[in-house]
Amino acid sequence: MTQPPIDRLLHEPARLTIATLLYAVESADFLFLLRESGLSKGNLSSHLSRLEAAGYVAIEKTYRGKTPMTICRLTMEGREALRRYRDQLKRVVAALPD
Amino acid sequence: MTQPPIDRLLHEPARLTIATLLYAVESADFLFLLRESGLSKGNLSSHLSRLEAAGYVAIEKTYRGKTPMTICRLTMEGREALRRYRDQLKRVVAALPD
DNA sequence: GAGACTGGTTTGCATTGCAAACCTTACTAT
DNA sequence: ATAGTAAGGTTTGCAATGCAAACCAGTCTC
Repeated sequence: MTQPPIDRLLHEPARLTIATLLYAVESADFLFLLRESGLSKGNLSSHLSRLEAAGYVAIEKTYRGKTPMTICRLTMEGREALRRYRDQLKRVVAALPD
Repeated sequence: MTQPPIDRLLHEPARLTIATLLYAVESADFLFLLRESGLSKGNLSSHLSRLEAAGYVAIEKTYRGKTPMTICRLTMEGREALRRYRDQLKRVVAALPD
């Protein structure tokens, strides 16, 4: 056996959750992700930043009326990465006993 | 969506590799794990310690002739944990798109 | 304008993963 | 004897992480 390749960025459950949520939609705002992910605000914010730094997520800050709104989308790269991770994970599961 | 339960100890690829290797056998020594896992010695040593601290692995230090030998086994708890993790991972994969 | 709320970001900190450096014992050569 | 090397691991040092508490800017209410 050897170490299987795995995308460590998406291997973190919190970020996988975010990516999966974003995969299903064209875009989502911070509060939607906050509700759906169950993460704390700080956590969500920092994981989003990391996904953005990796080019997986695009973040746009705008306003809904007078209150700020952060809109997040999964980039093409992010979508491909999620599919790749899914395949990597499938291989990991397949290599597990039983 | 909410955060799925996942065993963080086994979620680390290095430790999952170790556990999987040990699952297949009754016991294995350090050098076997070293070769098969592809981990560095230091890494293998510290991950084994963490698995031992969690009760997943039992470690016995003995001698092969005159040279020290570290024998590792997956405990029943460790075996159950690995099966549980496999099931958790299956659910994660199933929840992923496509 | 004091206080509270909204929508986030930053800070502080304990935990991690990693490999380089180290340790101990045994063997070998000089 | 002693210097050097190898085997079998463990410990150390450090950068990177995950997390939530604390913070901040703008808005609304009283």
